[in-house]
Amino acid sequence: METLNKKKAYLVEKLGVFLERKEGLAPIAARILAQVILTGKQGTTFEDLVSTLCASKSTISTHLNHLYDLKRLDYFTKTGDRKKYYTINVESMVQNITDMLEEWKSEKELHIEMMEFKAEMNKNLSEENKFELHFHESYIEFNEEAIKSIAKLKETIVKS
Amino acid sequence: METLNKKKAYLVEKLGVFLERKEGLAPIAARILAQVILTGKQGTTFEDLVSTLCASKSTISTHLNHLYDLKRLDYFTKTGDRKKYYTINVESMVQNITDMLEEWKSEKELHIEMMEFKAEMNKNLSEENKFELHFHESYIEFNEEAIKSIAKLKETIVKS
DNA sequence: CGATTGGTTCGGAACAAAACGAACCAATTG
DNA sequence: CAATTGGTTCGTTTTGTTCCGAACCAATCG
Repeated sequence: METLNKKKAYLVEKLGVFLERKEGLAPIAARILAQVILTGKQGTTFEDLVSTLCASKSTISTHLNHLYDLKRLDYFTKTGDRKKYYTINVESMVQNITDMLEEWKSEKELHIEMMEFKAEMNKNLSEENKFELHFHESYIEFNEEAIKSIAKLKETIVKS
Repeated sequence: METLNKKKAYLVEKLGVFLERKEGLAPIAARILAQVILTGKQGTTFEDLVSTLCASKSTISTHLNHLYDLKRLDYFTKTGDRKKYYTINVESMVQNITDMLEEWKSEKELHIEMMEFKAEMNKNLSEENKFELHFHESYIEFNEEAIKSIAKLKETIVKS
């Protein structure tokens, strides 16, 4: 029991750092999301967050509402209980994967544009100054594979 | 000619924004790197950067040295010319791909750890509160594919 | 030697972000 | 109605980032 709580705190921190980077969230916002993810269907309350994250009520309130506005969170209530029980919004997980897909696609487009530019430049460059285009080709190929994998992931998630 | 310069400026900006996000670089640092990438083997000088990026000498100096310290940049000189001609460090491109590989691997580890934690929690949770583990499974699978693709990319790059 | 070129260094200014505290409010409880 | 619970709002503080200007320096040039 106590061990599981330690493990949870450790994972909230680890996932928190990860989300901070990957989703560009503020430290406390990332930890709120992490805690909600690792609490699951039971839901997490405002109070829980204030006490386990050791942050002020105002900070929790602001970030919690912000995450809700971003549709990252959902909540339910219990009759005769004023608290809100926050959970992750399942829709947002699909949205997230869709966003990843878009990012990879635009990265691919960027590489294509750069390659075209370099090819154009190469026409006016002396042999020893010409741009190497192999890298872009390989990267674009990799990119296509990544896009395929994400598309597949998305389908799997949507189905279940 | 003029069209190509326009195109270059446009790409420096576009790649700059991308690098800012993806590599966590300061705006000017990202644009320095972008310009170096899009200039290629001829190399870019301190002066070039000051004038095309419209930034102060101090800013360019600081970021340029920082990027060099990070081994993102290399330079060469021409005899009888005090200027340094900066180019991208080819090693750093491989390093970059290696870093991506490591990131995906640690993301996979994080999912495994979370899944283990959730499975452990599930033992003490009532049926309606149990964690869903399918998502992690699918994600880990996706992750493995991504890791394979990057490993392949790395090999292709290293060989050439 | 004085001027120019190619930078470096340091001390802020300007701005942006993250979190906080205190005062407040609305709903419920005793 | 007074106190408690569950939260919101707003102004402020703290912290960090990014860039700049001015003064400086070392090497080369005329």
